[in-house]
Amino acid sequence: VPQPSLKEAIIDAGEAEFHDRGYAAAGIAGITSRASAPKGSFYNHFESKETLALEVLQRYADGQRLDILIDEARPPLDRIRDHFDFVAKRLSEDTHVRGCLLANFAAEVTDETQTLRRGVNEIHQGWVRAIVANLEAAAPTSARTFVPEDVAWALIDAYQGATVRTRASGSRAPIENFLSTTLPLVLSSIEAGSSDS
Amino acid sequence: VPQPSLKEAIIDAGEAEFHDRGYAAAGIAGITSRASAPKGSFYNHFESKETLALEVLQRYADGQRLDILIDEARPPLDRIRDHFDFVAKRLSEDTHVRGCLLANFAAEVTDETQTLRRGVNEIHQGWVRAIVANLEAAAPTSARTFVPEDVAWALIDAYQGATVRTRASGSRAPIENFLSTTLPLVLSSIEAGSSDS
Amino acid sequence: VPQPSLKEAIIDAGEAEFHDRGYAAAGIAGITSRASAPKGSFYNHFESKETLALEVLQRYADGQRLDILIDEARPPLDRIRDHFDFVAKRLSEDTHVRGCLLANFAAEVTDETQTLRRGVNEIHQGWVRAIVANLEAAAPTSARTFVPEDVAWALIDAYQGATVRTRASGSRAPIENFLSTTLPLVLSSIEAGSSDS
Amino acid sequence: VPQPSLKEAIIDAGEAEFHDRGYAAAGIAGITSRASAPKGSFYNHFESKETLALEVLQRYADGQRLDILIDEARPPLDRIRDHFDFVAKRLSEDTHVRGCLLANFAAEVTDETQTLRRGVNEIHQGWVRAIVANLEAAAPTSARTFVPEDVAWALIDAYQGATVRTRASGSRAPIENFLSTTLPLVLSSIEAGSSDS
DNA sequence: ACGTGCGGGACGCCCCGTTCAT
DNA sequence: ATGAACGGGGCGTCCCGCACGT
Repeated sequence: VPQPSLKEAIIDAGEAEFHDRGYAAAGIAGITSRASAPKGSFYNHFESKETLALEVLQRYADGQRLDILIDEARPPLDRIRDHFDFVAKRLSEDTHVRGCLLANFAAEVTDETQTLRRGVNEIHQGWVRAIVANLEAAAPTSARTFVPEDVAWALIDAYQGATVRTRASGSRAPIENFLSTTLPLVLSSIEAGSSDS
Repeated sequence: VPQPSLKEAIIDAGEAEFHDRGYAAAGIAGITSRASAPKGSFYNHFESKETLALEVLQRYADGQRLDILIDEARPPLDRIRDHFDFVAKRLSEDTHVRGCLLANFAAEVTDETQTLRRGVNEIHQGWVRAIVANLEAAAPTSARTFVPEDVAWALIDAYQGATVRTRASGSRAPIENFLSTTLPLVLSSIEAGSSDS
Repeated sequence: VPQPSLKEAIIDAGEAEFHDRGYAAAGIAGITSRASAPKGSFYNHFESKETLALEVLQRYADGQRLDILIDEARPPLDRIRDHFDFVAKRLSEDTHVRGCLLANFAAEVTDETQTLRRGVNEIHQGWVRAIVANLEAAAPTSARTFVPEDVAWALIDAYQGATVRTRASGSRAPIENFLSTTLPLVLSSIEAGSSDS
Repeated sequence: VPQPSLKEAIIDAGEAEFHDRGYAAAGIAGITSRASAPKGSFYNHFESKETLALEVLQRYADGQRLDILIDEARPPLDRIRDHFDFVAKRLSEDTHVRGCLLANFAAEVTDETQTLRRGVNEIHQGWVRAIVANLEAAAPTSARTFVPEDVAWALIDAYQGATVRTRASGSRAPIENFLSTTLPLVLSSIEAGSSDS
């Protein structure tokens, strides 16, 4: 058989369907059918639709190259730039015309699916913490006028808005606006502050 | 009965349910029940769930005080600041714990509901155009290094990311990060460029 | 106003919708809309969908020229021939591509709509009685081997089968098969029997 | 439970409900309830109400003993007589007080349900072709004045009219009128023509 | 008396996420 | 591992009644 396991195929299909239709609109039947798996097989591998979404989300986050953010060989702010370069490149592939899966989930998922909600939050937190670490490293000695966590969130906010706009089909490639407009502005202000010492 | 008409009550309930649960997860039954209306009455007033969503969205956009953006009594960039002050204040009310309805829809709605998709896009476009007008007015004579539409989108992107994060329950009030971090940075860079003449 | 009354317009629309879609599949909304009448006006003129159907059916039957069957100026069997010639011509008009409304109702309507059921039966009975009278007149003195009512039913059966097949889109114009095959056979056998005296 | 499978039970119930109420008036809920099946199980076995109707119709046609029409041990016209004897006997059972299911569908179904419409047409065509073959065999050498296909349609028309009348509750058992009046007349005229050689 | 819009609830077909028997 | 049982719910539409307006 070409597929080593149905589980992997279902996760692939789940990511695709969640991305294409959103969490609520995607259905177990559509996912298993896209995975060429029998519908009944779903619950051999996942407790529920929610747990599938969590696995999909985790794997998606694992592909975001958070490792770039802890690559000690480069200056802290460059790590941030390189990281967002990577995720922007990923988003501009034609397999990702629906924006960032994580941003879409953050906007759609509610407390009615508590476990999933918590999963989304945790992944967000992991991301912001990695960025915060670099921001703190970028201005270690100076009297800083910025709060690293605030800036980290500001970056992620701008990035998420851009990817939300990708799904909303704004007039220009939105992720490029983020890369050419918001990201440089924010980071250059950090550099300015950091050299104020 | 205190309600002047069931239609208004259904729109109110629709906004609430869409906000609370998202577009796909909200149901006609829940909406009409929240409006104390019989389910069958829904289609006396709306052709479909999609058209209700469009009316809800339009009314929501009408409440965003776009008029502030064209108030000639104030300097252009101040109009932008005041406008976002207003929408941020609105978001921080406890009736809006779910983030910005427009941002949520932009992230959730797909092309499977074409009419709704187009409606979301149009409202986005109207918003960006209003901001663009002010950005152009802010730097009329100088050699500008910024593209007004890009900057407008950058602001909306950052705002949307912040409101998406509102639904995602980040640790701090996210809209305040936007107001205190991203918005001043972007606008002050415009001011700096504008005085370069 | 161009319409003398909405009632007449609704009956017209009802006949068209019942013919196009069948009794159960046709809806009040579709009928009133086709009549350019507001939905609420329906019940000013008709007690129910069933009573509309009865009025439609009655008017349809009134257009079948039963008077030909009692035209004393012609021989009895000629009356039958002429009558069926007329209804066949009516059916072959392009406004009647759906077969005979009466035959369609006879096949679709059940006892769940008792009043309508009875109306269909009565119209059928009126028709067969008119034909029976002519068959009895065609062989008044001879020892008849045929039961006039049976033969009348046989004619109507064949005619109905033909019109049912019209809706079923048989390969050839079915009503012509009836006129050229079944009708002559049955009538000529009556004539033969009648001359046995 | 005595039922070997719910699918078979649903087909049985579907035939009964379609027969009792007609295609449009019969509902999925009524069918599954009659089959003692949960409503949601329906779509495990059938894509839609239309496809159930097609299966029901096919099974109904398979029970019409078309094999009698190709039984080479008997003279061609006798095959026709025997075949109609069989279907008439079937119709006179008290489980078939609603007339012939195929005839009812032929009258009720419209192009709005295209697939079903086509299925009805195909079954009709199969039937008429089987009869045509016998009519052609009945007069192999003589100069025929009849078109076999026309006569086949005339027979089926008359039969359908009779069964339509069964649902319409005519005064006498209508199928017997067909057997004692139309069928002998038509066939004997064939026999007469065949001996004209 | 008729036009008119909406209240009203039941029901249409279809599909959901999940569990169970084989 | 699979196909089917299972019940609840999705959106849309049904036929009908009512209250108000003319």
